[in-house]
Amino acid sequence: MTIAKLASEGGVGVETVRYYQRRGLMPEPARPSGASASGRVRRYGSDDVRRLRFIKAAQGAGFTLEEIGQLLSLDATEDRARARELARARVGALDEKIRELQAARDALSRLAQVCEQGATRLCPILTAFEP
Amino acid sequence: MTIAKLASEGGVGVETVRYYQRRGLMPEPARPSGASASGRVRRYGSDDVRRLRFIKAAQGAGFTLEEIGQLLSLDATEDRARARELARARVGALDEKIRELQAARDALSRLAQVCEQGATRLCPILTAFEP
DNA sequence: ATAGCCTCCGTACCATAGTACGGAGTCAAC
DNA sequence: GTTGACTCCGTACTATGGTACGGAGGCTAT
Repeated sequence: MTIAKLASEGGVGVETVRYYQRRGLMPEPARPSGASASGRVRRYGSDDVRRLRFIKAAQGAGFTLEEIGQLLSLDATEDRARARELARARVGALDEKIRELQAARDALSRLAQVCEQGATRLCPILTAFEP
Repeated sequence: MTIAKLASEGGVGVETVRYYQRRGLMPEPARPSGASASGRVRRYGSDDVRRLRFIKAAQGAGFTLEEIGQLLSLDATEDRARARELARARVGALDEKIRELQAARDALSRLAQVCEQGATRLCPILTAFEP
């Protein structure tokens, strides 16, 4: 497949794939130079789709592109200890973030209730997150 | 108190407070112009600390500064319906985000386990987030 | 064989959320 | 009554993660 298909399979834009290539997160396969069957534009395969999807998922998990680059390198080098370390650190950060979001969610949910028409006179946004 | 105290009470830097002032999120009280007791620099009070802390907490809840600006305006105008709407929308977004993070957390936790020394030969980072 | 897409490449530009800098004025304490 | 810290202000710069543009070349369906 060519870059447009790869991008759409990964749920991103072509320019984003190219950006990831510049960042070293996605490979830039050599352009077939001779008169080969595949023509002269770069071709991508299912491994590339997998890699691209990984990047998206890892972003969703809160990894930065920098960290994702490390993870992708680790996947190649099999430095299990380092991989574990990164994963564990992120699990800790995620636990904390999840707790924070849960607290915020509950606070907002309470706020929405309090702001219900007919409830108390006020809708105290500013104090919504106070303990 | 002056801006440095306000900033430290809010857990941010002086420049950040000034940035919020430029964005209209924090007030810029008038500088006392005459020879008043409070001198000629801006003074802040506990309401300002409250406001600053709200901004931080709302950011933690995933609101952008733009949205936080809206919330702060709403707090003044008492448009309860709009406030409810924003809060509800964010609760929905938070629920979704929390689910996503939870799934990522579990995936990473599994990965860390699999990457334990002595476990399987591989430490399949790239497939960690696959279903 | 030509129109109408797509690819490739470099470079520029964008939004978000700050952070830094430098000079002028202010303030408190010694 | 001066020193040293703090304030004010405008402007510039940073990092992150893209997004857009324009021209040259490649591909394909008619």
